[in-house]
Order: sequence, then C-alpha cells, then structure tokens
Amino acid sequence: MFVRSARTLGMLLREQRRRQGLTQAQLARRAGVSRQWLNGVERGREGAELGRVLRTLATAGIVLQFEERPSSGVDLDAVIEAHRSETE
Amino acid sequence: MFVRSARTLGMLLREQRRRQGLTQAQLARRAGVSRQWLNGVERGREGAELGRVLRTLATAGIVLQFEERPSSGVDLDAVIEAHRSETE
DNA sequence: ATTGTGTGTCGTCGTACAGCGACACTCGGA
DNA sequence: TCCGAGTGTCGCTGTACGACGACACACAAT
Repeated sequence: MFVRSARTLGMLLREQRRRQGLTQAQLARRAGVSRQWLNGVERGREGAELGRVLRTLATAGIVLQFEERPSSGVDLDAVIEAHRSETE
Repeated sequence: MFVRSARTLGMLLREQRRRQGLTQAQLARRAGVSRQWLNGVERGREGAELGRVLRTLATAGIVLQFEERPSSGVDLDAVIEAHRSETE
C-alpha cells in the first residue's frame, strides 16, 4: 500500500487503530497528542506536523517504508528540465 | 528502508535529491516550497507539515509504503493495558 | 426513551511554523 | 587567489497549527 497523500495516510491509520481496538482518545493519549489532532489526521489533514504523525504511526504499530519510485526512465529528462527552467 | 523519524526521512530525501542531480533550491521550487524549508526537512526538522513533506517526496521520486509492524504479538496486552490505564 | 460511547466540529489562545531577505561558511574551478 | 555555487542559519513578520473545553450528532444497549 502506497502513501501519496495525507488523506490516504489518514484512512490507513484509522483502519489500523480500529484493528487494534483503540478509540481516538486512547491512541491519542498513547501517542502524546490530542484527540482532536488525531481526528484531523485520520480525516486527511495536510497541515499536521511530521514528527507527531510519525510518532502516532509508530504507536499504532505502523512503519513507513521508503521506496524509490520504479519509474526511473524519466530521470534524465527531469534533470535536464530542472536545469533549464529552474536554474534561471 | 524504514522511516521511523523525521531525521531518517530527511537523510533519505537528501540522498534521493542528489541522486537526481538537483539542488535544494531546484527541488524546493518544483515542490512548491521554500529552500529554507527543504533544508530544514533534510536536516530532520520534526515540525514540518505532512502535506508539504509528501509533495516534496513525490517530486523527488519517492513513495512511502505503509506497513503493519510485524511485532504484533503484543496486541492483546496493548489493548488490555490501554483500557486499564487510559479509559480512566 | 434514555444513557453512554465514539466521533466531528466550533471558539479561543498560546506557540511555532513558513516565507523572505540577508549573511557566513565550504568547496571546486577559473 | 578569487569567484561562484550550494548549503546552513539568523531575524523578522504573518499565519496557521495544536491543545483545550464544550457541544452536537449517530449509534448501540439497557
């Protein structure tokens, strides 16, 4: 399962929390965040802070795996275009 | 490679950016964030906002994979303890 | 019908972030 | 040696986050 948006991450976090039989309040307390904040994250809040998110995920029994995107054929083009339109 | 902290994520992001031959300023512009912000994230800033982080990762050609932590044997105890000490 | 639980949302307020300009530092090349 | 690129950091300002209390809603159980 890939995480490309805050919405996706929130949905998966909610599933995982329920799988563990925890309420928002319980997981929030264990992760050291507020219930309202956790609610927002599960609903896809984009402004949530990274550290809190990672701590909450860890508390919920989740780890994020870092993966280089397989579609690497565009790398050269990306570099070229980057230098052309962004170096100025 | 697993991401458990903002520091880890920052280091990996930096590696990936350099692998693509991009400077902080270039990647920042492509991702729609400031150079200083990207600098902070690469250095492990925990307060960075989730949405910006995910967008930057995507721009750098990275996806995060969602994984249930294998150490799941503690689930029952966790639930029990959660109800005992947190429901109040 | 009523009680309790879980969730979503609304103010308010303190705090910390994000953007910006500017500057110092480190390399590598001319 | 000097210059430029890349990076790290500082101060300032506006803004938005996050905590908290409180309330409404849906739903299940009694």
